Amino acid sequence: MEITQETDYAVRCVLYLSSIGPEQTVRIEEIAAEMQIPRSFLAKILQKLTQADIVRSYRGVKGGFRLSRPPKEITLLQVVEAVEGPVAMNRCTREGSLCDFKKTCVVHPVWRRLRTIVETYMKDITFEKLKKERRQEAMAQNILTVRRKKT
Amino acid sequence: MEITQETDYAVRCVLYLSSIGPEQTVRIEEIAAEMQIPRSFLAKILQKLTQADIVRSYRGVKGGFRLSRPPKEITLLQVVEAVEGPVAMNRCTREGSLCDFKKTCVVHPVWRRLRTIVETYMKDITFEKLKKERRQEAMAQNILTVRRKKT
DNA sequence: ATAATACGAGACTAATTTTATCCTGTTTAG
DNA sequence: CTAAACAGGATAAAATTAGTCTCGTATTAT
Repeated sequence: MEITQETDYAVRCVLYLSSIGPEQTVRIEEIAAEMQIPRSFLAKILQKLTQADIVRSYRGVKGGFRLSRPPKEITLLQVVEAVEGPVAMNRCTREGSLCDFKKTCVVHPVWRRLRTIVETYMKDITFEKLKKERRQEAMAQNILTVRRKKT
Repeated sequence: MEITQETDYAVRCVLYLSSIGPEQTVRIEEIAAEMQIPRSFLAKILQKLTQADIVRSYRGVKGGFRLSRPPKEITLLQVVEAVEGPVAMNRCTREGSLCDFKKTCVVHPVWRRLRTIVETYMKDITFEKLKKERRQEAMAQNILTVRRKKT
């Protein structure tokens, strides 16, 4: 019942790209440094995000990554699914075929419903929202810093 | 974002015990056979359930297991937590200390909220509810069987 | 053109977690 | 006292997660 480290990295990565102007590109190197993600692992994650059309990649000298659409149109669910695949709580509810209890299992519907709940929640969290909160956090930090300097 | 096989076994195990009279005890052997769970693995799971005071164990000749309270008072959350530990979506939100982004991370609250949502849902699912549905399923199956016999 | 830069893809490795199994010890009914 | 049944710890196999490396391909500045 846990998201993986990889997913956490992916979310932070997209969050970082959300704070970048839509015209700029950012190199893996920079994202890795800023978000403290192992460089080569991040490269893999960005491949998945590219394939899911969440980010777009540009090769060559001035290359790098940027979001393929505005943060408003990118949800947490999309990012999670891009790296983890479909959010099924339970193997049975995904593979279906392999469960011997098939029709009579009363637990399946419970897991399926939980899945829907989780999906609904994550679908509602856009990176626009996260970005805004992030800016507010930064400002709050700033105020604190200024105050500290005054004293 | 998945429950483990172990959790699934645990849930099915408690579900089976819910269908047993509160005076009876059931041997590991029987549960394993009925619910198709590897015997020795189930033994381990039952240890955890015992330690979480969800089931009670009885040693010796007429020994076995039974629920330590009525199914109405056992929730899905309790069983899940008994085998998996606290339901934290994200390592940071559990270990806290190790995350470098601490205060400024806007994703943490999202995972925490999701956790609360999942917990709330699972807290509402009691084994009394599951048991009832199970009986209904069984009856439905029965009707179908009878019909089939008639033809 | 070509050299330097930056991502793409796949193979590979290491670490961790999950999924078990087994053995020895303890409890208990008869 | 003995056979039945769980308790607990050590161990092992399998699967998943996390991360690395190398070589290839595209792009741009010169």
